Amino acid sequence: MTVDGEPSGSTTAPAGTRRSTTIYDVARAADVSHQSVSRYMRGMGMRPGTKAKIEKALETLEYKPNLSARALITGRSLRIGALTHETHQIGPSMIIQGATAAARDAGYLLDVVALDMGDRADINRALGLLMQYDLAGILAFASTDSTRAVFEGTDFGVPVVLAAEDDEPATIPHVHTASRGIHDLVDHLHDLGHRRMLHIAGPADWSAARNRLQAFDTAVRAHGLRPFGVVHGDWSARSASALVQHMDADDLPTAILAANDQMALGAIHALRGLGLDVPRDVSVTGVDDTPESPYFTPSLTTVRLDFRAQGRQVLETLLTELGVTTEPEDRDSAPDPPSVTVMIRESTGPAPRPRG
Amino acid sequence: MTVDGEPSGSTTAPAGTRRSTTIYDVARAADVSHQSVSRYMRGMGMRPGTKAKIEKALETLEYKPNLSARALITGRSLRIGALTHETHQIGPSMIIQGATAAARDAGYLLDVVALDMGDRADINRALGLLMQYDLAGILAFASTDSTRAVFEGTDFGVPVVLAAEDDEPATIPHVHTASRGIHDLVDHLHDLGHRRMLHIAGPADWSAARNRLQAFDTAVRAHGLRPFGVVHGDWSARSASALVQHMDADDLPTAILAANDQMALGAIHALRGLGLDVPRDVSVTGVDDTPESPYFTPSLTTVRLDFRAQGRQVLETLLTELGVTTEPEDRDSAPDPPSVTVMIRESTGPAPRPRG
DNA sequence: GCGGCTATTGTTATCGAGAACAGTTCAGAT
DNA sequence: ATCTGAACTGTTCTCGATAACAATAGCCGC
Repeated sequence: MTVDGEPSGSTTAPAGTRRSTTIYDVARAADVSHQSVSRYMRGMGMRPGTKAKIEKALETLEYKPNLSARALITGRSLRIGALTHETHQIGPSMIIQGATAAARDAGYLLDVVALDMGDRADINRALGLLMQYDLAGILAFASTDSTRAVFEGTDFGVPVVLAAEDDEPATIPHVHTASRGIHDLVDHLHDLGHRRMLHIAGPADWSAARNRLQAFDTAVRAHGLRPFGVVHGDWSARSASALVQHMDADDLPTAILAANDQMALGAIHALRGLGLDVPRDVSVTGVDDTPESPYFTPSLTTVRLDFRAQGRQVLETLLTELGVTTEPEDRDSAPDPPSVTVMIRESTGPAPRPRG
Repeated sequence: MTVDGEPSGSTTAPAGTRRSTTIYDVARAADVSHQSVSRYMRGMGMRPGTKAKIEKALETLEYKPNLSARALITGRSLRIGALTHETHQIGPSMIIQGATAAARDAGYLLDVVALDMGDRADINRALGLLMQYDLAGILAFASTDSTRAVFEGTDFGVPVVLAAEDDEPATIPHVHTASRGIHDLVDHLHDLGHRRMLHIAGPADWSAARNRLQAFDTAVRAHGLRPFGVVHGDWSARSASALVQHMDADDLPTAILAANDQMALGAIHALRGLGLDVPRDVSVTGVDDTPESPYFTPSLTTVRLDFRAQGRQVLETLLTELGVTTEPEDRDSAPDPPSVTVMIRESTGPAPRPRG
């Protein structure tokens, strides 16, 4: 690690001058009023002569606007707060990346604040800090009902976009995507002859978990079947492994659809512990397609979701809310729904012939 | 997803009042000067009578300080910018969590800005945005030499702590930790009879990769051996898998030490593709201990690092740099080095007897 | 009960930008 | 050449906090 101390002043400015150059400095150098400089910065029309003077002065002084001052007077800012959690999961992480990129494109800075969603006090402390700054808006990735309640119960004073999957599947594209993926997986397994399908769902208070469960249920029934069963994990490999370990050995499913790749991994691990082979005895699928999934043993059949596009879309929703027009281009109707691709790998195979 | 529009005013304030309450509002309500309110907020001494008046007024008005205004006049702020990348990796993600918590404890807000380190233009754009805000300091998690150069070459005007592992192992604790872990792994493998050890290193321009490689080399030579070989991956399972696939089948190592768990996973996958069993034919180890590693097939022997503690330490370094005293407590000497634990699982076993 | 101090409190200036309004300039019409 | 109005430019005020300084109030001893 390296620690850089306070850098010395630039070569042009006298050493020790800490405060950066302001529009007044520029105005003096250009021999115009500070207001003209301000107007120039905002791209307002002006006579070529003054424009040239200002530009010349700007070149010398390397002026950087002070956004605190601007925010103070305008009451608006170009910062967007993003509240999220579980950042080491591929989904949240990629969604944030997409949102960050989209924000940058629109000239906004996305502040990511990672919260410990289990700790209500922590959430409130972070929100308290955050709200004191001028934020243009807030993006809350509230995946669970309880955190969602926190956001809905708080008056932030600025537009808030709560990015959680809704239970009503009507609202937004990316709900459909995960659901569509689950449908495709069920179809795939059905084609392979599977009729006894178990779903390892996420925690019941996660809307994403409910949606995936719902999709599973619908898809299975669409084939005239009934779900073999549903159990709830906590998204972790550990939880799924424990659940599978305690299954009734005399009454096993032929296929397990886990709600994410980690739980699929845990399921495979536990099945192996039970002396069962994947996919010969039981097929297993996940959702997310983490970069590691192709290298699992066996490699995992799963659904690839376009998280980045989701993040972008959520951010654009907020921008619309803020009255920022993002798309001067064609895009006449609704944005493309993010893509879903079923990745068929080694963890799924033909259903074993019924015993007996 | 749900979109909340601009919330209506609270019940106490007249609807439509957008601007929040200021110290002037409080001062008027308490019948004191705004300066007294400011003093109260800063915890300065005052007569009990005025103090009581102010507290009473504060209760009614739910005043929140405007930190932009404060930053404008003081030139200081309570924001720390954290520049990072690869946030979906367990390491960076946990380090950020630790830093966030430490910052919160000290009353600071940590703004996490995720950068695409491959895209120089993106970095500069993000830095440009960030620097316009009043930041108390910047934490740059610059893992590669080139990004490090970017940070070192930029005058941020505020203290910057570059948190990258140094090549000189003298500077900082957490360098030692990963290295110590590698040493322990090598010892473990040596005890099992392994003499032909291959290291799958990270990219050569990552200081972390160089350190781990260096540790591997030292540890192997400490046993009077020579490294069987070193190859460089890019931290991904894919890269390690490709490297292992192209090994000379007639001249294989008995153990592979990958510089992280993902690459270990890729190595295992490729070995299996070559018809080799792990750990019977080849032992494999990783570094990081991701939550999934115990559920790999076979479960992975690896090193658990305390990333959270690392993040906390780096942030405290910055706080010290800022002149903030964080530890009123005992802690007389240097902080405890973050812990390292070797997690021995199924992927390592006795070295196979030499063929022939 | 009155100087002399110190501890509190109040008043005005300040940070760096934009808003509001007033004062110029300049082109085209008369 | 003069008027008119739009386009530009400059002055002053404002945002919400702290800094610097001035003005009190209370406390002490004589």
